[in-house]
Amino acid sequence: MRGMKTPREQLVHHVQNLERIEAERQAAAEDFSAALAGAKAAGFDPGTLRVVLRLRKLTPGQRKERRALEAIYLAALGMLEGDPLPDEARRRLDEEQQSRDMPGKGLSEAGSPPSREPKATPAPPPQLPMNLKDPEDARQEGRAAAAAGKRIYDNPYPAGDPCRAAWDEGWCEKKKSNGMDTPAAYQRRSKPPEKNDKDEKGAA
Amino acid sequence: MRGMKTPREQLVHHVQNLERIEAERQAAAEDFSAALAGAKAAGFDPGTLRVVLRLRKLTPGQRKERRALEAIYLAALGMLEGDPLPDEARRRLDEEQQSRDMPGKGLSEAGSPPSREPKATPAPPPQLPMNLKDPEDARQEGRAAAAAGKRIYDNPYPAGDPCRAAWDEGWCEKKKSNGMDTPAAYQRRSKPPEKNDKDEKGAA
Amino acid sequence: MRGMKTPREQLVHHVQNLERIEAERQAAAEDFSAALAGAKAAGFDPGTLRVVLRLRKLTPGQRKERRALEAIYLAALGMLEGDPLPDEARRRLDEEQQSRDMPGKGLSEAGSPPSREPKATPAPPPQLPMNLKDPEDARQEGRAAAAAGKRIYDNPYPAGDPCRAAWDEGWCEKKKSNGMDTPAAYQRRSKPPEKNDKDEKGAA
Amino acid sequence: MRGMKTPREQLVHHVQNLERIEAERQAAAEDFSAALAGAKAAGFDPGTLRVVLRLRKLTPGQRKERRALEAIYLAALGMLEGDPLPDEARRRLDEEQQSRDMPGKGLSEAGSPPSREPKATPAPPPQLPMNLKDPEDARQEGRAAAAAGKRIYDNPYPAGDPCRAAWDEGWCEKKKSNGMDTPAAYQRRSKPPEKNDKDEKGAA
DNA sequence: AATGCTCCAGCTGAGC
DNA sequence: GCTCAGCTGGAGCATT
Repeated sequence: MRGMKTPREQLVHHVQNLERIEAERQAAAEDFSAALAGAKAAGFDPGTLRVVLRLRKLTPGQRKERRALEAIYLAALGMLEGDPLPDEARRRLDEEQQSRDMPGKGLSEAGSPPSREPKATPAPPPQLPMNLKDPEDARQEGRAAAAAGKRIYDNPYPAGDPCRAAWDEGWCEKKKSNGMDTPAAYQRRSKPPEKNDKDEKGAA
Repeated sequence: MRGMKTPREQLVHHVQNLERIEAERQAAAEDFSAALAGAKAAGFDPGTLRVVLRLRKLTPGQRKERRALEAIYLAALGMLEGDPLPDEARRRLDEEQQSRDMPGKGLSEAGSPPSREPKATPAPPPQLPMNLKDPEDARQEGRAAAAAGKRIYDNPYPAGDPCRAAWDEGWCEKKKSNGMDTPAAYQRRSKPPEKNDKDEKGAA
Repeated sequence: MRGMKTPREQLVHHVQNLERIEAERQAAAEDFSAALAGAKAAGFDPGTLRVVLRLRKLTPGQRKERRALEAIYLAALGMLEGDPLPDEARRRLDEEQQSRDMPGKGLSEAGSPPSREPKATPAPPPQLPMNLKDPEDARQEGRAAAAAGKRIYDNPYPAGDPCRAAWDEGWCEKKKSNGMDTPAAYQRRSKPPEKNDKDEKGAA
Repeated sequence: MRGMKTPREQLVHHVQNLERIEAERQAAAEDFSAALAGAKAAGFDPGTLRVVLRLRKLTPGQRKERRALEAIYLAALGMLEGDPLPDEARRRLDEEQQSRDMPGKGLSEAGSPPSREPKATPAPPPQLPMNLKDPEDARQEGRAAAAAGKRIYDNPYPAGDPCRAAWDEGWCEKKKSNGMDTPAAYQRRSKPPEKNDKDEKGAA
């Protein structure tokens, strides 16, 4: 009869049970380490793999939000370092501004993209397809655009151009607050959608 | 004379010393938590702030490498989700391919950017400056470009176009190995530059 | 006016603030490590010092309870290894049994300590003051005592005698449950006394 | 052929592999948590169980050393709180002293155990079998004994007597250093015996 | 001296 | 909402 077991017998049973299960757990942990070491031996970076695995546990919406927030913060600190804001970040920043502008009027003719064309880039052998413009000029243009009420979408520089990120940073630097005391674009919003089983991971 | 102290006196001294210093450490930790809570109260996301603080401890080169590796891995997994590869990632991917093509000959006329112009986006009200093309088509184009030996720089889609990321992903998907058993673009390279005091952080 | 600061300026301020405070925190952490290294250099064991520091953060009552629980569990598993139960552990074990016996009557003449005397140990040069008895016999005696309803206090062996711990283990092994389904002696009871500032540490 | 896989295919494979193994790891971790919760539901203390599990991973020798070191440190800090030193701690403390005394001569007539008998304890209802002596007196006696070159084994008080621990503390407090600058009794010595498979755990 | 390993403080995500 | 266990990153340590 089980209920008659002395506390000591119960304890021994639980301890043995725990030891067995913990051994399994440790074995599983070692399997994981081994797999990671295998990936490393194949030339992949373990740290980046960990990051990727963590990201894959999130929903695409959560992933986008995180990247957007991170980029917005980095832009505000002047640390974009050549990479333009992701689209989600632009959407957030613009959304906030729109909510400010909306009551009055729609934002008029936004950015007639200046006559800069991506231009040739006929044979950019090892370099990036960059133009000759100084990114600092682009940063100043971004500041001016923000001061003039232009939207973050009005960045005229093409992809791959360091000026694009510099313009973004300049815009973020000068953009006025929308009057709200809390900068909505800097906050998290999305909630993990109630943990249903149908997983919506990124494709593999 | 100090050397005459008994072991017990030494121990008591060390323990008292450690307790005092640990109290200071804990006070400092609480200060940090308080500062973070203050930032949170001001509307900023604590998690993102931690990420930013960690990134700021790195050199710009290290930051770029991390972002590039992460993007390359995500691209390979089809998880770019609308954001194109950072330039550093393109440089890495192309560098590797170049080292393969180099022995034979330079890669001929790269990508005459097809006649898609960014065009229009005259008043992109709340949407991104996107075109009407299906990103899946762009992904297929990227695959074809990789199969044809095109370079990652030959992505014809402009910034802010979801097709740009899709093309990148397709290219990464089909790109052949350069024959080396270790995918150089997937590995870390840079070393922290010997820990000198002159810090080269991003601007604040 | 402070409220007019743009979100970006707020962010920059918070980040700088956090970086400064985190530098202080790290400095404090390094001070602690240095102090611990100093203690180690003086011949003290860092791991044990950490344990001691943690124990000193507890109230004496909490310390006793922890040690008692740990000893009770180890006794039940036969891992006392020569050290008898602490008094607090005896009190717990006896208290539980008393609550069982109480309804009927007081426990009669407990253990007439058998005529074992510590036996002089006139000059136990490097050994412990142990007797010649086999601890296994003592363990069996403990089992018999528990079966006979003896109390844990009735252990007849003196301090420093391995038989004392063996008797305790035997007693724990055979002791019947008090009928309650939850072994009260195996559970925590005390609460940290509401965290008031007047600290009641052990003496230093 | 496997070697022909593109880096991307390798990465996908590794990531899927890692995700699968990590799922197993997490499942194992949940099993463990469930088992611990079961033990808790049965009335056992999870924290103490964790401590016990960790101790059971050590060899008996390592366990003894840890307990001895901890007790020695606590004794030096006056935190024994009623529990006397474990035998291993006495052995260490005495061993050190012996090595000091050895060159000259063996320690003469050690402790003629004074005529204190455990004193019946005929029916110690809920109290411990304590005597009427003030532990502070015993502490002072311990100090005097240490000053007089007595050994730690010479503690005259019986098990279960608070005076026993007090005498130990007093002895530790006054004991002179053996002249060596490093207190050997305060240091770790034993090495985990080379990690052979034949496990020598405590009995279960 | 460099490298791998082991351990610990701190952060993250769940559970009450 | 808070606590708390698991995990990660980094530092210290031993080893070659």
